[in-house]
Amino acid sequence: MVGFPPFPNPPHPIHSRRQSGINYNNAAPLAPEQHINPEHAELLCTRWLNAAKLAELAQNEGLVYKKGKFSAIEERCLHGAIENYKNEFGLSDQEIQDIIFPSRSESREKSLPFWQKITSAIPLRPIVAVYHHIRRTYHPLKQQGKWSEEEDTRLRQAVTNFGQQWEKVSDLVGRMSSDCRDRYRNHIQNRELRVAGPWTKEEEEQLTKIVTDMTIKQGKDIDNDVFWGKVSHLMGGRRGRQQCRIKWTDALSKTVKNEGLKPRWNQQDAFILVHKVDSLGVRDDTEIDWKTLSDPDWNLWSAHTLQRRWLTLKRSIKGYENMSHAEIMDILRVKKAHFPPAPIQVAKKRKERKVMSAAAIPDADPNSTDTTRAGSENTAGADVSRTSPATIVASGSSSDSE
DNA sequence: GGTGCTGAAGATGATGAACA
DNA sequence: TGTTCATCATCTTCAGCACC
Repeated sequence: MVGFPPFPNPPHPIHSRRQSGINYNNAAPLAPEQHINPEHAELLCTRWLNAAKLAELAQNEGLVYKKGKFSAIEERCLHGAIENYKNEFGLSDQEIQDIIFPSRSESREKSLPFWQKITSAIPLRPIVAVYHHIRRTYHPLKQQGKWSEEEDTRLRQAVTNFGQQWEKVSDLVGRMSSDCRDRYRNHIQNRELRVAGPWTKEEEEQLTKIVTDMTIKQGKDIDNDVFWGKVSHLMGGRRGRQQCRIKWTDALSKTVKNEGLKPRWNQQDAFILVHKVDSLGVRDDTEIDWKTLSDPDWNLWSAHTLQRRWLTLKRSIKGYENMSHAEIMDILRVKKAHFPPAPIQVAKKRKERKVMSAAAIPDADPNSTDTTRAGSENTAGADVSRTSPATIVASGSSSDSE
């Protein structure tokens, strides 16, 4: 018998993965509790709508629904809804497990009220998204960490026996079918061709050529129209799709778009990031859609980079693990109250300080005078969200020439 | 509804640059 | 010169979607 696994701890913000996003039909993102149309909410939690139908309803009837990563708050709501359902109908963990994973002979009709009930706990999510999310979250074989050599061997054997019937492979390996598939595709298949380690100049040039050929030269979007499986294939299978994607989005893309220059993250970027996050007014950083923070005028930082930077900023706060987003924001707001000097200026100041200390003049506050002035001169601190980062950086850097 | 494919995000270790 | 921080690379996990 498969025991009903305890609900995993609500994902801590730093463990959250995909970004959340709300389809507001191009309207500005608002807090999820706003704009809930009762008819739409009913529709989302009762009708099994596919992607095309959802898009059509969004287009024609203004249906608002949420996509992307489930936030920590949504996870808690779902968990609470399942607990309530269990208590309301006096069900055991095993009975809930049977509803979520019915045997093939069981009627699916029986479980429909369950899915409708728990989906109604988070009104902007379509029932099908909740269904897939819960089945992943509550899967008895979920999350077993690193793959051992023995598991890889079993996986190879299972694929030899069953091909790409991942459910059968899953039974043999003892991992979720999707995990088996990903592991096989990303690490087992073509392993002999795969190259690891730093990219050579030639590889970088080849990747750049492939991506630009696939997008710009065909009038497509360089950020959204790349098929990484195909790119990996065109690289001769030497680099996997993920290797290619990360290399491109986090490194080459910036350099290519920036005319060969490679921007470096600095304190001004940190300042902008904190104030941009602050301006979103989210309850939890798992609700942030990092793509909306990415800005072509702001050194071309990718959404992925910004998210990692945010994590680094958070980790710089002692005890951040036990703090709410609002508490973290309060601390960062104070830490980043002033617009910092441009990096070149820091270097210049340091040089000056050495000269000054030689002359026995007390050290200056790194945030004093020109820094404070920079902060008050521009409106960055007041409303970064509406101020182009380029404008902010430009105004901060302008004092360099003074 | 179940299954598989694809794109994407999060965690983490290795390495090197910047800094005190 | 030791420490800290940034960047790169890899591995694992997640969600949307199409097809059945």
